Amino acid sequence: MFDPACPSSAMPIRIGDKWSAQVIVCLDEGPRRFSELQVPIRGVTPKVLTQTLRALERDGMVTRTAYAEIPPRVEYELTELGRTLFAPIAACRAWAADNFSAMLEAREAYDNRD
Amino acid sequence: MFDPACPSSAMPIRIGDKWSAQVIVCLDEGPRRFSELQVPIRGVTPKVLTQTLRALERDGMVTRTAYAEIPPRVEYELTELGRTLFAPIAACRAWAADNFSAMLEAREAYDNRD
DNA sequence: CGGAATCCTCTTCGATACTG
DNA sequence: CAGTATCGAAGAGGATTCCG
Repeated sequence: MFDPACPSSAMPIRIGDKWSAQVIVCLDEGPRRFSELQVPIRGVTPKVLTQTLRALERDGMVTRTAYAEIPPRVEYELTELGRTLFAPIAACRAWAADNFSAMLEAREAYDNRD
Repeated sequence: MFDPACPSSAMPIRIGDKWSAQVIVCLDEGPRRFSELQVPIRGVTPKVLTQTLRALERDGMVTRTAYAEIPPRVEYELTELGRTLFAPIAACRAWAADNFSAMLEAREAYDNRD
């Protein structure tokens, strides 16, 4: 789902920490379990995914629902507030589509100057 | 111009590094000198302001023009590419106006839960 | 005036292993 | 399955001092 090779680290705009935006996009299609998030968000360790989810929960962006079953099951879901982040995310994606390559070219020109 | 007491560090959306957005907003009204940027952007040290400006210059967001005078004078100006950042910045400001306080309330409720 | 140099702290992120 | 515990690396950001 997310290409680890994409130069997203160069993006000048960030939503929350490194993984928050990916979590939010993943949760847009409905509630997801912990392990269902780990798959598309490649490269995230359980510890960091937990950190990210806790921070999002603290800010009221997601809800966490634990089911007392064996095996345990936990679902994360976007809240109304979490969905409000989609407008700025969309604006940032539009910016990236229009200007990201120009920025990378400017950067390369700068680095290759003498 | 920018209140250091404002909880901007809690903002889930960031443009570039900690100070880039403020620099861009300051430069919107026209070219500014190094020391003219240091005043409104309270709390930034020369080193970090230099870092920020270099990074923005590298990415083609600002131009740096040094005048060989005594005393020296350096002016920074937004490029066309730098101005494109205004759309996402505006979207983020709109988000903050609408939802920032709700996020802070959710956070406080989370922290005060038993 | 507009930085550069140095040193330092704090946070973020990750690897690995283990558990209720 | 859904985490937690521990350790460690790395980078951002800051304080202070010095320079052309």
